[in-house]
Amino acid sequence: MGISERKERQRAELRERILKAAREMVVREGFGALSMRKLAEAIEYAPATLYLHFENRDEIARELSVRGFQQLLEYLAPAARVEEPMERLTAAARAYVRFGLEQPETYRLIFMEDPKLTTALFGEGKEDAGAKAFAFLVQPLEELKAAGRLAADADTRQLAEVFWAGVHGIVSLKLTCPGFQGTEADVLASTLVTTFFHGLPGMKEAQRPSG
Amino acid sequence: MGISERKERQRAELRERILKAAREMVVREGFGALSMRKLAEAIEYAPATLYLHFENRDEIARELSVRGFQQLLEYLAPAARVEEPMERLTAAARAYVRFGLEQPETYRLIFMEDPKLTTALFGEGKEDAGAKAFAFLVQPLEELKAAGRLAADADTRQLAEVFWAGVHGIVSLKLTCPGFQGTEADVLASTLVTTFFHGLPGMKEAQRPSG
DNA sequence: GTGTTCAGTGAACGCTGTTCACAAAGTGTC
DNA sequence: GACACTTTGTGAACAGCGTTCACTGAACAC
Repeated sequence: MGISERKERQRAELRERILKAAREMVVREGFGALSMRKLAEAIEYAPATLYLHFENRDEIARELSVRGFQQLLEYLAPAARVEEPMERLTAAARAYVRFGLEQPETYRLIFMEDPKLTTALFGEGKEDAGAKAFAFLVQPLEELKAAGRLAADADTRQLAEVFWAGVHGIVSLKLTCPGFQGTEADVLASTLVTTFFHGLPGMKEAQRPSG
Repeated sequence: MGISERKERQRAELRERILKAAREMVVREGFGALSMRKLAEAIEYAPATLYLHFENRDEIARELSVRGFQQLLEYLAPAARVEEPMERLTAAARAYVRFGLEQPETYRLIFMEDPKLTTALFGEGKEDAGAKAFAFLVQPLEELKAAGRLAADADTRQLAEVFWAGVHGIVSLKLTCPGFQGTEADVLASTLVTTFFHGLPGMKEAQRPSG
């Protein structure tokens, strides 16, 4: 039965063509500029045909978002090979920021558009890509703890959340108010890493909270 | 000439009615749900009338954004009265996060929607409200530096940017993927403040970078 | 009373996402 | 080869959107 397989293949090919065209539109002009009609025109089909392959515009967005997240993981992958935990965390932060700046519209789509898109990536994804990315942050902290370089009662997950908020903040501020932040993003990332590890420069140990 | 004054007043009143209705719609259903036609219906005028008072939808958004930012400044105001710089920074962070969570759609509009909106608030505003808010972060750091509690060569502006990125990251992640971050926002804010000041708990001074 | 100004409007233009009855082509069965 | 069925694709339509524009009607100045 090669026929049904061929049909399946053709179907998948068209689906890919749609997604490719959609991605190009999003990357070039942003998610807001992604219109079903323009998308249909780009692949030379009638608008209604799109609905044979996707439930609606949201499903296309979701798929683009999932793939964008995979791309983020690819950016992060080299950092995983860094041995020293603090350096690894630093490398991950740099990679994350680089992804955000090099793929701004993709980043917007994933992390700044619709909560439904972002939530879909965490907790319920088939392989839970979100958790996988989050582990990039938690694990180095766990290793630091195991090595006695981080307080034994430190909440690594919570610290990772704060760290993530930091890099996400850097990227999203750069994307949303590009003019304001005078400092370049990678410099900000470096400063974030340094303060996250060591606090403010020149801050005396005696100033630490008593508790 | 009371006539033209009355006309002027009526004009201003209608403008306010429009903005009030617009704000309600945004607060209730988000900026995306703000439609000129529904807005016109809400104030019981024809859609075209809106264009006698605003150039277009964007101008309404800009005005709402400016007012939302004023509201943020009001949230921050009490923190300004805290004397101790570190405590003041902490209070500012808490107030900022509280604003973001209590006025999520307003926060989205100001900081996560259109770059044009956000940029308009910084650098060119008549009173540069953006710079005013940013001073909330820079000044405490300057005071710390003056008191010798922060390295003399520390770039306070850059540190403030990183700090801001941190709180913005906490808020915007909470708004965009509410389910994921397990930790409550105010706890994250506390942790952010602590690490920003003192680094990771249990991190030995000897681990500081050599440079 | 006359001329002018101006807030307000209905209708239209060109978009948008989405649906649905319908056509056409390909496939399986007799 | 003829028929039925499934899949693929479509044109037209619906309801909504932001925005524009010729036009009305009332209030004003003289």
